[in-house]
Amino acid sequence: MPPVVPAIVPAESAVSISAVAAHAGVSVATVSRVMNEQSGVRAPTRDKVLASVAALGYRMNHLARSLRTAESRMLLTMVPDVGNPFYAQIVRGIDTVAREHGYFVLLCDTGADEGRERSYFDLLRMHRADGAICLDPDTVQHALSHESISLPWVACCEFDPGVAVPYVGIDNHRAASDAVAHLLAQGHRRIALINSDERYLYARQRRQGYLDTLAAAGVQVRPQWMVTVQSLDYEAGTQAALELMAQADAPTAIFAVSDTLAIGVLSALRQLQKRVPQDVAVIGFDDIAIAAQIDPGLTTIAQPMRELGETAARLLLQRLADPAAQVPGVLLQHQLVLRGSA
Amino acid sequence: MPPVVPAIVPAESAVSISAVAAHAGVSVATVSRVMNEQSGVRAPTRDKVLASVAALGYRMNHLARSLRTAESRMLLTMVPDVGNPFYAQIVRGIDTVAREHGYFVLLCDTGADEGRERSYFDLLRMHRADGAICLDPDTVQHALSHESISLPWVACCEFDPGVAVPYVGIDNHRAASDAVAHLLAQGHRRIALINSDERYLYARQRRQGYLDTLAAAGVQVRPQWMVTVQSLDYEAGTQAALELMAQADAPTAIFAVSDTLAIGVLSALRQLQKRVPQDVAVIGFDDIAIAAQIDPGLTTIAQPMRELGETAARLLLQRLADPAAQVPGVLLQHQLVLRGSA
DNA sequence: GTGAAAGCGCTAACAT
DNA sequence: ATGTTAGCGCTTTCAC
Repeated sequence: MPPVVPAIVPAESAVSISAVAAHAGVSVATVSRVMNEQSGVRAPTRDKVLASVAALGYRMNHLARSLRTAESRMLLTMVPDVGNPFYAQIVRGIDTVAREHGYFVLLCDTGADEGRERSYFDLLRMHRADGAICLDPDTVQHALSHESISLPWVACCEFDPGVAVPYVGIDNHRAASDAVAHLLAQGHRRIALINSDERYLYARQRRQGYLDTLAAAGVQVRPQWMVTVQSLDYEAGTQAALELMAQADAPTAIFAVSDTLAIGVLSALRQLQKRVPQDVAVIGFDDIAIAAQIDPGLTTIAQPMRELGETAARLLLQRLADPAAQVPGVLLQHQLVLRGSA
Repeated sequence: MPPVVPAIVPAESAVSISAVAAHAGVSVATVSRVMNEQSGVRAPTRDKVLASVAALGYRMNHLARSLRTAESRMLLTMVPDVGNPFYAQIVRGIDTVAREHGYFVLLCDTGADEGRERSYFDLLRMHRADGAICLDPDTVQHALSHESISLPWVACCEFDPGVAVPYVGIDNHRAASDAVAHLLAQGHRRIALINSDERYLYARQRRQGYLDTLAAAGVQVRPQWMVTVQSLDYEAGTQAALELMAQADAPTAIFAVSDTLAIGVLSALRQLQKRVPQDVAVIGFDDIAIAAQIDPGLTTIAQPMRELGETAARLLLQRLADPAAQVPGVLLQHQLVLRGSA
């Protein structure tokens, strides 16, 4: 296959609104009215304009419009990791609603980095985006909220209830509790937790749910059974499980706060020749698509990912439409889904 | 947790360049020069300006700058499915390079739909993005190329060699050939192909590689061993494998053109109580992260996903920097990675 | 119902 | 070295 040698044609000099006006023999104001489907233009005039638009292949320059109207019809979405299937699904939910309302989504992978997040937030201040949805750790949200409380943004999954920003998420404490309760019901007493970076609210809440549920059952928790990882990669889960199982007093059940982590755990257990769930049970969190595919199937807490994204987008749109409206925080339902692993 | 009632503060009336100029006692031109780090401003003057910028909390309105300079510093990325781990990795590669060069990435999920793709392409015409990277089926690229050949875009993974657009991809024919050759070397003669939508160039090329390699080995190919699926979901792979194995003369090896499909196949085989690779071998394509986690590990053809994305971004940037430059098509290396499944 | 004209915030000649 | 000014393409009063 020969390398392509692109024939670069100078870009068709963009035709502007005034060119259309001249061609149609009307004023730019009239063209503008037609383009914006405003009333007060007689049908014959409109037709003339439309004909010229077609003839010239006119495309409006939205940059100019944005400058004038001070709206860009872009929605910023900041996620810690686009590669994570969990976030990917949420993004799709956001995208669906945004498109329905004539908005484009500007997706930014922040790596949960505050500096990057701050630079993206500038897009809002610079009017390059009308609003933002933030999925980053609530700690970084908190750091930012001070200076950006007046900017139109909403929080998704992560949020600081003490900050006056609309949010959507789930009840992580209860979800974790459900997971642990299930393990308890199966007779497990030595239950480990693989938690992620506690800059995340969800991590802190799930840990608390784990702790409280164990305490309520009168089960002693061992600090060495709680391990924290810095990434949600499969490998991080594998590593954590290896550490856990290397202990003299190894757990018989592992609750990982993410399916990706849990899958890594399964991999470690296999490596260790442990049977799941007989030797050790494992339960994940999120219910990403792969959870149902592996063997054994992953028991997990399902989050309504698409709906989380859709709701976030709707909340933001609502806030944009009426800045004075009181848009509430909303908690969606989670669900324990039983498969083979626990 | 009580619902949040956001206190909506009116957005800080954006301070403009003229406000800064007034505050610093200089002209807007000078402020502009300082903001753009142009030479020809004395240090004391610069400092005065910078002080005012800080005092007023000035942020440049890039919309206005874009209107003036006719560049938005946004790169459009059109992918068929952001949720697919394969594309997600490529997007990260694009994002990395874009950010390095001061560009933001506008990510668009087209669902491989021509209409949606066309509407996104309009972003280019409207100067809301400076350039685009398209990962959609070459058939939809082809449909669009007629009218958009002069727009600054590049193709990634999918491309039409007959169209004068820079591209990056891999040699799909050879990659598929490598996969089939490996199966042949293992002694398999009844090798099935699960292929995806043939609107995709890669699908057609991989099928051809499969066909040619089998033919060269003197192995008869059976039409009923070639199945085409319309999605890359795990379920699609499962379904296809079930059909394949239901045949009287079932294959002993399955080559799926995507890891997600292959994982679905594994799931079907398990359901059918077939051992992998003893009863039937399976080989995938892409080498997404999960491929190494499952049991048995998935043998697959690795694509350099990050690098594919990075290269695409660089190609585009290159084209943007010098529209007259001849930017070549480039083919990256694939690699057969052996794990347990074949 | 339609047009003229004033900007939106910025950059880039062109002056000084 | 710094200032003046004319737009970029559009929307939007305000006239007519």
